[in-house]
Amino acid sequence: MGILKPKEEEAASSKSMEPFPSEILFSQNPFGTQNYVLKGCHGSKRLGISQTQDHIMAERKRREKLSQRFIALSAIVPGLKKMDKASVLGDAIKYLKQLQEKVKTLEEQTRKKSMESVVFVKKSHLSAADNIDDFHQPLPEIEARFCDKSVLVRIHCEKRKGLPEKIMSELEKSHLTVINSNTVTFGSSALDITIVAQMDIEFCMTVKDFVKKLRSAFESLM
Amino acid sequence: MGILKPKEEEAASSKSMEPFPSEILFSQNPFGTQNYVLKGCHGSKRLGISQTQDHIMAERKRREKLSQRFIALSAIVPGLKKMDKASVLGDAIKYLKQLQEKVKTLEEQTRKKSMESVVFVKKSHLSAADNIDDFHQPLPEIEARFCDKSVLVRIHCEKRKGLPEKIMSELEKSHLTVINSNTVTFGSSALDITIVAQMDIEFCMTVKDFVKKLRSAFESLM
DNA sequence: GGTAACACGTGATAC
DNA sequence: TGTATCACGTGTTAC
Repeated sequence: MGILKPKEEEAASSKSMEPFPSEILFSQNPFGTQNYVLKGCHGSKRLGISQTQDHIMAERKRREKLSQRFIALSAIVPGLKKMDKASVLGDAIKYLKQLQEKVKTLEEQTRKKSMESVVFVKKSHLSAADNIDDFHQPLPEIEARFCDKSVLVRIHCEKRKGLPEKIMSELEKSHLTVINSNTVTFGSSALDITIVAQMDIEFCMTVKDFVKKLRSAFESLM
Repeated sequence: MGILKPKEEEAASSKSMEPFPSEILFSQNPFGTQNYVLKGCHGSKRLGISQTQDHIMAERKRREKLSQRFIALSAIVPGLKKMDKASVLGDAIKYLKQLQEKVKTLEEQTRKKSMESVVFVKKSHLSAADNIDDFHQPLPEIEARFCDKSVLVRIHCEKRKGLPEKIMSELEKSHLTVINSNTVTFGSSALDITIVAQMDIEFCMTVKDFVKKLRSAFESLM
């Protein structure tokens, strides 16, 4: 094992009550006493016999507890080569830092991934999705597709005053000329907009940037 | 601090070379000797003075290293209330297990999330996707959402003769009454249709089934 | 043989 | 007051 090495047990029959390695008995035993006297005259306050025993036992218990923790720790730290306490602690520390870093990375990654998913769902509402929760995701959903210089924009969002104008001005800012637009209310508070536009010849942008632009415009409006 | 409590320093001026608490000097010092003799006659092999000093120093170094590790460990384990060694170890163990579990969960989650993303991309045409291949996914895209008895249908498909009639008849078969419909051509061969309809009062179906029905109707047409 | 790690008993200290 | 924790020196074992 290496860590738990309960010494030699001194061939002691009963571990519970024969607490001391033989030499210590001199102190405990009120007969030898030279050693006792020496220490006594040193100025220290000595304890009674039973109290000393209690103290020893308590210390043993404490040590045992610590040893158990060390064993438990070494059990869950993978790749331990050396099993001595210092190495266990050191490797545990390294492993812990490593895990923390990993969690951090994974959480960030997951966060981004779920962001992307939301964007996906926002961008394209999945009617045939198995998950019914998809219907309760935050609006607006903005979707755009390019075909040469034509642009098809679909927006599904909350009904709100001044929104069509905002969208149109945003399209103008993006150098788009509206060919056809259709706005339909759906339910009590939903708005569904379909727009076909033409992109100015000299102007060029990616679909992604365009959607981003529209989205930020929406955010500033909310 | 709690952990690092380098005792009382014994008012020792130079820590480096005055290694022993006073009473130990008896053993080291070859004059008192009763204590010495007692221990000597016990059968132990005694060490030389310098070796004993080395031993003591080595042990000190070891203890110091352990203490440092303990401090380092307690520094990276969050939410430590008690700072004694056993608690530090125990909490570190709990924290470590907790972290391992978290990593496991997160890794699984990340794996699933990326799967979902792929499904999303396959199911729904992503206009703003970075991947240009998304534009070549099989049409049609059919999307529907319900709000009480209202239905919003969006279809993006290939331009094809007799398609609007087919859709309308399909809606009728699904007991839907068209309130508003907007059909727009996009590019040279794409068709974008937006329909708002009302579901007959006595009739009820899920969005999923509805989309399935529409989709199968499209397939029979192709 | 020397380096290193360990458990032990012990006095001191903090609450 | 007791209870608990600590650092220390020490003997012992393993490589």
